[in-house]
Amino acid sequence: MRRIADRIEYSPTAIYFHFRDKEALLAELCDSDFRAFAHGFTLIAQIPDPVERLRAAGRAYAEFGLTNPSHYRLMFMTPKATDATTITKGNPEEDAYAFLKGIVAELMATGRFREELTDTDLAAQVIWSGMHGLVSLEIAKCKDEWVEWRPIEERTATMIDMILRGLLKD
Amino acid sequence: MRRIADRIEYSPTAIYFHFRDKEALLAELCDSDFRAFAHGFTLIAQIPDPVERLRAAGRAYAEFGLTNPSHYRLMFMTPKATDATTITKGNPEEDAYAFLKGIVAELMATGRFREELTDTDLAAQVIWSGMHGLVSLEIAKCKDEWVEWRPIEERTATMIDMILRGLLKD
DNA sequence: AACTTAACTTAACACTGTTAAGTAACGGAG
DNA sequence: CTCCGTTACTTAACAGTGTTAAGTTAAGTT
Repeated sequence: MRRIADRIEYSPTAIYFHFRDKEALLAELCDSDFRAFAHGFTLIAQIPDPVERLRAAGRAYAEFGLTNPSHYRLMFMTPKATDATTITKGNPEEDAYAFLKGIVAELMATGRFREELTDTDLAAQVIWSGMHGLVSLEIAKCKDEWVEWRPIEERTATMIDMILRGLLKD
Repeated sequence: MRRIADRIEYSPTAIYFHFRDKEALLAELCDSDFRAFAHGFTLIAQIPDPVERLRAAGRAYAEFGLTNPSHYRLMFMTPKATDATTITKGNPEEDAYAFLKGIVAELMATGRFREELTDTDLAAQVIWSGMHGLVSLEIAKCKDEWVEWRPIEERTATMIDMILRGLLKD
């Protein structure tokens, strides 16, 4: 907070006139990050084939997280209240989860998913988890020499392939 | 540190006689957690079928993370130096990653993986990422009402199925 | 008996987020 | 034109971090 105050050339206390506390400030930051993030999917939304759209979304997700690690951390790697958000839930242009769910629903409606998979939320959550694991592990443990990490691009490609082959019909 | 000092009934400074700083203390905690975690796989190691062994390992991984969220956080969700570890790298009884890699290698040797997958590290890392995504998202965002979360058991089962169908031959 | 080392303690420092109290500037209402 | 309340701040301080400098006490060792 003090460093923010320095940067904006106000006293630390001035911030508390605009935000209840640090968490509220971060939550609003998260909010705008999330909106910008979802907005980045508009181009991808125009890809006609839903499978290719899912592939592109996965790549975009990974790229966002890896180029904005501290934003990603704030958004997905720390518990933070999202109840005060201004994002209209369910709108794919603002809500990235809704965007993913939309693709999943389209794939499910056209019978591309395996028979046993009928729950769009469940499928979307597992897909998200896969991509999130990739990104968050890279952010938290890329410096760790314990594991001989393969290039993140290679891991991303393998993850996306695994997700598609694992969930869709052959 | 002060709270630890209270609990052990010493002054906060006393801790600094035994650990360089807070990070070093946490790192040692991580170390013993990691060893205990890997040790828990010994029972699973006796499952003869490598596919069933991988399934069981995945379930055990998720269970560990979900029953010890703060340990899991410390171990896998925050960057922390592991160079001062006392775990012998590569020993499956101490090193959980080596255990996973062992299963992958066995599956690969018996030609169970898809043709294009020949890198044990790459495969192990993607499998780990999938399970880690599941656990870490649950830990960080389970309270988040934005998403209508499906039960974690259901997500775990679907993730493990996805991993196996996504990486192995039919 | 003197010296060294290990295992502490107290007191303080620098750094967090946060708040209580005070102060200018502005914009109507009487 | 003055009074008054709101808005947007400031300074000073508080309580909480991790951490360290300096001093103390007990146990060996020579």
